Amino acid sequence: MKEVRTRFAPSPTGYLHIGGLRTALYAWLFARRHGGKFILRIEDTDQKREVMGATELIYRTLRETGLTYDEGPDIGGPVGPYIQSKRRDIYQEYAHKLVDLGGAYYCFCTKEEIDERRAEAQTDEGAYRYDRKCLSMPIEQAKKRIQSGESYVVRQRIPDEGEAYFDDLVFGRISVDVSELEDGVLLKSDGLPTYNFANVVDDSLMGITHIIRGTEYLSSTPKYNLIYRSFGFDIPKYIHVPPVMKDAQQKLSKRHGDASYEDFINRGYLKEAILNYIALLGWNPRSEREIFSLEELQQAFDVAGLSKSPAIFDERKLTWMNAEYIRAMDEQRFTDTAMPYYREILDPDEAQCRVLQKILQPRLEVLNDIPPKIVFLKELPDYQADMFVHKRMKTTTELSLSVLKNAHDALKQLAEWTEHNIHETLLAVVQTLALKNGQVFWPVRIALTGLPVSPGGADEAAALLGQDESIRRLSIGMQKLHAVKDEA
RNA sequence: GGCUCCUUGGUCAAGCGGUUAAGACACCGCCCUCUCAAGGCGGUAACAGGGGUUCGAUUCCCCUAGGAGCUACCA
Repeated sequence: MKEVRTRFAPSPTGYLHIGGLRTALYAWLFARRHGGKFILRIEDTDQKREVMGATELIYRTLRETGLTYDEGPDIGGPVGPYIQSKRRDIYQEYAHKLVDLGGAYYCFCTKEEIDERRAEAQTDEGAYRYDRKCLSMPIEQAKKRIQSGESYVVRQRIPDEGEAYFDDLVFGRISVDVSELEDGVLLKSDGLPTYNFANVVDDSLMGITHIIRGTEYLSSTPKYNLIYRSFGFDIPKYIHVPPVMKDAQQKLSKRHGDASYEDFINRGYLKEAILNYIALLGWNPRSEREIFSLEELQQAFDVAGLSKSPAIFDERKLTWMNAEYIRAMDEQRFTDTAMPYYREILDPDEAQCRVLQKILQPRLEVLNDIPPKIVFLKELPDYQADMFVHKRMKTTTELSLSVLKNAHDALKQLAEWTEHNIHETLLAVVQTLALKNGQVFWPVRIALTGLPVSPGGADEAAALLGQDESIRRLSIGMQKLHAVKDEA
């Protein structure tokens, strides 16, 4: 069997959006799954839409995500160039060849003329098709006009009757009567091909065996197959994948300012989680498993699991999955990953890192949650004394004051400031005052964090703050409680 | 307008003629608990509508509705 070759062929029109990344992922997975090659091709035949730097961003994103390509513009390969604007001569050659083969013809009608005729046609909305005015022109005459330097395009010659069709691995056979098709432009007057032509020539010349792309091409693929036939090219297998939607009506798109891969990274999402999540948007492994590494995805990927209908991107679920990935990290990896975020607030030593890991790992959804969760360590928030009073904890002002005093004194004596020792010390306070755990831990935690909600408990907060700062904060708590008592 | 495609809970999605119609996220409740999480247990919630075919339709066919894509010298 022939080696499988797939490609990802983005236009450099901006950031790589989530839908594009998913298409790339599927094409990559399919190639890897079958021991084949994955090729990157840049489709920049529409210079008007090109965005500076977009190509580099595509290279970088594919590298970063691990979707490595075997051939591409920046690494070369046997069937390059891999940038369409550098393949101009190739398209020219094949366009003329297609004319010779009877699959296309030269056309000298200008855009303006056609717009005029379209307006005059007064047909229903969008019903106008090119009237084939130039189809009847003798080939010698056409060639003469070209030689004289006249501007021209090459149009596809759609057969007069019959069905055009193709077979898709997920949608089955798609066929359309040729009377529905237009003699579309293949080679533009600027000498560059349209997508309609470039994709056929490139995919053939590059030996692409499986074309994996979005469903927006579903209705134009029958006419691409006509071109393949005219050339006598082998027809590739087609795998069209439905779009990733932002809601039921709209696709996820950079144009509408929807989040791109980069945006998610910047917001503290892990690339593994993003890839895992988008893999499952439109594809299912035929099992209940949801967490897959790239390698595992590679093993499991199967066209049979591809869905036909669009999938709405659910950030909640991505977030959940991201949290799963965070929780699954080993301690070292977590600390390494979290360190840049810790540094925004403090410079933790090893012991502090262990406590931070313990309290943060189960509580994070995205990495960006880290700084706001630990700022209280840097500075005690200004809080109100009524936070000490908690009905369910059964704490009162008086009780809290006494707890804080006892905790303060006991902790001040503590020789070795470890979380374990702190915990034991506070339990001893519970014993001494004959209270319930919460009645001691709650006020102490409030005094240490100044927060109604904090990651971890009193002992962890104390361990992180260190002995001096903890003692200081307990004193502040007592002052606040005294102030309230005096008022009363 | 024409053509092509799509349609199971709020979302992802299993199902491929006979099921109490899975599972996950989200949501709600309970447990655990020094707060919040995490974790455990449980719950609410779906076959777009109408015709066929069939002993039997979520599943096959047709129609309608809704949605998407294409209908460019965009990709």
